[in-house]
Amino acid sequence: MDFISHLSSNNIKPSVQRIKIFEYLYKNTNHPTVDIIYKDLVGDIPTLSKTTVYNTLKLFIDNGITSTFTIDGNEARYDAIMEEHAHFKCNDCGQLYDVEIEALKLKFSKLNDFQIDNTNIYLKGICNKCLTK
Amino acid sequence: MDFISHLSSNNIKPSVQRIKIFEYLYKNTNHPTVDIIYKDLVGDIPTLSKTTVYNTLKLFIDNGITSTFTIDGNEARYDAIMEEHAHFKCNDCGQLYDVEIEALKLKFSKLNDFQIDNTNIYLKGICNKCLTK
DNA sequence: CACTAAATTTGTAATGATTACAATTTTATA
DNA sequence: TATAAAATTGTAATCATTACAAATTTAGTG
Repeated sequence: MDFISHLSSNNIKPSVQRIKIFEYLYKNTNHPTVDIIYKDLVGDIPTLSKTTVYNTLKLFIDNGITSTFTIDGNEARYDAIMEEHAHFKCNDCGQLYDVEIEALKLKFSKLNDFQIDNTNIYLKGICNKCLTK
Repeated sequence: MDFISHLSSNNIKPSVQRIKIFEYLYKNTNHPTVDIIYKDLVGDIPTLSKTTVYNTLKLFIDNGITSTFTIDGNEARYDAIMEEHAHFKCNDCGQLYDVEIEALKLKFSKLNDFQIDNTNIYLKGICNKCLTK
């Protein structure tokens, strides 16, 4: 994955901050929060500001290379994997898992004449690790 | 629907505030926020405090007679309809719609050994009213 | 290479939802 | 009625996010 040309081809001028933040998000698929991203990158980019992380993520979202979601009303989480997938949160250990959706074409009644642009699914329960411990 | 006995049978002592708040939530299926609930009820209960609305909704959730969800990281929304359903938000007019899930048993890969307690689905797009105007 | 304008980054202050907490009021019980 | 427990309330604190203006960097031009 060439991050610079990925940004460029999505109309984002590749500054150091933008490259590092996108690279971080792409490699850390555990859906980090702004705070986690900031704390992990400020060692690399000592002048980094949290506002820049916010601005940059908003730019990524507006240009379609990042998505964001919220679980249980907590801080926003970010995701550079744009393929449709669901999220599972373990109520015991708190871990987030990515989940492929098999029944990709869900059917919703009364929505025949609605235009669905975005499907967002998250599940909660107990993960296999916590079940067997 | 007898709200008092519904509360009682779910181990919630039916105070005036609790009855009114639950009744409001049950009758207003548009998933109001704390602020909306508070502003609509403070005329009825002049001493009502917003903290009480928060406390009461938390109590309802802990006792399983209300659910809460968040869309786009905004304020929490509340729902007294506990049957499983999805939510649709129109990106144009902002209206929230309840949606029945036809394919109720979704299949998720890699989750055979996970225990799913809760399924949360919301869709975004354009509603039929906005499409035809 | 300097100069200027535009874009980007940054820090601080403001906002807004939610929670903590202690005081007050109400309810239940003896 | 007196007392304890529960519920409600108001205020202050917290925390994520946004607004905004200053500072820095980048790009383009002579």
